[in-house]
Amino acid sequence: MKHLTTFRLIDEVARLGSIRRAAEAMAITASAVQRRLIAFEEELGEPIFERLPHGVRLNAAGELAIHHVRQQLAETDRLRSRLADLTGVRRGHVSVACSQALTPYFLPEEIGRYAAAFPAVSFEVMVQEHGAAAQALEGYLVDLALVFDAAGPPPFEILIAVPQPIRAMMAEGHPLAGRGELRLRECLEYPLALPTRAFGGRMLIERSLAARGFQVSPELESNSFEYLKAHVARSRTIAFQIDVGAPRAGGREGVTSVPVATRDVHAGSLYLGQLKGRTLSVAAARFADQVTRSLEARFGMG
Amino acid sequence: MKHLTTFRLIDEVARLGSIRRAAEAMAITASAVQRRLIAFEEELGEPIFERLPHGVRLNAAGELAIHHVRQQLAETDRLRSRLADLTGVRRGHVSVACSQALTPYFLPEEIGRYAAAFPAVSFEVMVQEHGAAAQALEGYLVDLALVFDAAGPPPFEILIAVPQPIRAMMAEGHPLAGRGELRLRECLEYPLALPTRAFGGRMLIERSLAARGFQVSPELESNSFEYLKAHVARSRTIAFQIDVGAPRAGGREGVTSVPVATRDVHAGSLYLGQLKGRTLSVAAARFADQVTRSLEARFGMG
DNA sequence: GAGGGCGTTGCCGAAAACGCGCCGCCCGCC
DNA sequence: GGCGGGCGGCGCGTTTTCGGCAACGCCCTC
Repeated sequence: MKHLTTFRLIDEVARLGSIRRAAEAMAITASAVQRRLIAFEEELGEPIFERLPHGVRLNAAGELAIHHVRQQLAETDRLRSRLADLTGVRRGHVSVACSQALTPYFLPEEIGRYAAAFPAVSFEVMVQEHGAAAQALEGYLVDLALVFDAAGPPPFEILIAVPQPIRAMMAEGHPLAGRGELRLRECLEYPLALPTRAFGGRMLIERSLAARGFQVSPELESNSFEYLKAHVARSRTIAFQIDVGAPRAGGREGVTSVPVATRDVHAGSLYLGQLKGRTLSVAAARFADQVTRSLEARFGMG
Repeated sequence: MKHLTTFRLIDEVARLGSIRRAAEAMAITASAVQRRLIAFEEELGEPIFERLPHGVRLNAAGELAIHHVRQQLAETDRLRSRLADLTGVRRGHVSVACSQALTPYFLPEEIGRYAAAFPAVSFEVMVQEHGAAAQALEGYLVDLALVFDAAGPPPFEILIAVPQPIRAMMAEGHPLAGRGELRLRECLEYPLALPTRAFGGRMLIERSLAARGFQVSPELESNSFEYLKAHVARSRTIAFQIDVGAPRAGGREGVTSVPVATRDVHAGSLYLGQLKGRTLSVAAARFADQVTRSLEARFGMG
């Protein structure tokens, strides 16, 4: 799309905060970028970047302009997607921001199924906490966000929200493995491995424990669920994870999980959403449909 | 906006159905248009026009593309408008499709007030019946539609709908002039001047008369309310008009009006609307706000 | 069968875009 | 406190793109 090169440049400049770095990223010289920028600003009648000693930054007009620019770029992708849909082959690109819990099982499963049906669609998965995910939606960096949030509904347009019960993770040979349900107090008889406080799941556990007068002193803290899982596999430790991200018996990791009684830990919710008011490309919209159906089938009634 | 010339060309070609005519309209040669068109089609990967012996016509892909093109053009206007709003001077352009009844009093009054407050805003008023007005919205030809429709809500996003009682128009010296309210049967004692059947008001009158067993035999039919008014001023004829378009005593036209009993003629509605899902420019949105408030104040409680 | 309107194409001059090199500026590091 | 590096801005020569002109082939109409 030739006529959008200026827009791509502006997007890149705004993102990197530097004309020269944007020029490098787009494989042209800085002077070319500079000139296109000035030409565009003159067309608009006022500058959209303020020049600083160490780069450039959007001004008030620029904030309006960058939104316009990204919207037009996204709209163009959407047109291409719809045209491809018209010719039969579903083509396109879907980018998703998601919480860490989605990465081991749910999202690869969903994307795998979709990609099998539509091989020409490419995917992009960015793991982010829910605040950053919302920002990524705003900046047209991603089409969809699929995040867990214990506090409440996130600030974007929610396509579906499903409850997420908590499961306790333990090694396959653990004394608690194989139980139908666990009380929270039973878990406390073993050392705990918890995510850092930045995660929604940690808050759920802490609040539930505090409500019963227990104090949390985890043996291990980590910002990686992958690492928590590996630790659990090699020790007597108990960790917690929401349903969609918890391993099941028979996996290769040597870790299994048991649901925690819902009366002990209140369930948070998993949210699938998009930028408010945005019309997604065909590929992204259909993928969102598929995910919605899956979540509905698995967590819909409870 | 340099980078949108191709889009403006495509819009023009789609509208005129001819490359050469579009070229003439944009004051360049046909070959230039032709080349830009082909370049764009190659970027998309497939043609958007089918070539006919007597011109061109959009194909299926073109229908998608033209919507995209017009949307981007409209979005650009919107950005400009918002930028102008940022700098203090409200600038911009507002185009309105409206029914004939709005032209003598209501719309000039509203536009006059708005233009006095924001002199940098230009206006465009296109008189069209409600079907054509809806099409004009679809084609991004107008920002707003303000139409009377007796049959039901028109197929666009309605910003406000207010009822429109019917008034009988007569010369200033007419025996019925100055009455507080008229029964429909009283009007039938004088010759009638009615709009043609294409108008919503005509349907209201005919249905009401037919319900009472009367037959309509107008002395005069016209598709111009301006002409009906002029005729009424020079004869004993009675004409009908919705409230917002009816003259009042003391005007220069020598015509006044009296409300017809609402139990005799059912009121139609006046609809202000825009294209569904479209975000208007600041200028258009504020003008719509003003019109909404005016209609609310005048017809809101009835 | 001739004429006119249509989309299309080759050619050439004009205009725009680009790369290169350089300037002046400011911050931070040595 | 000097100095190097990164930044935005700018003038010049080259390259690429774009537009106008004219001509072609097609199809419909008179």
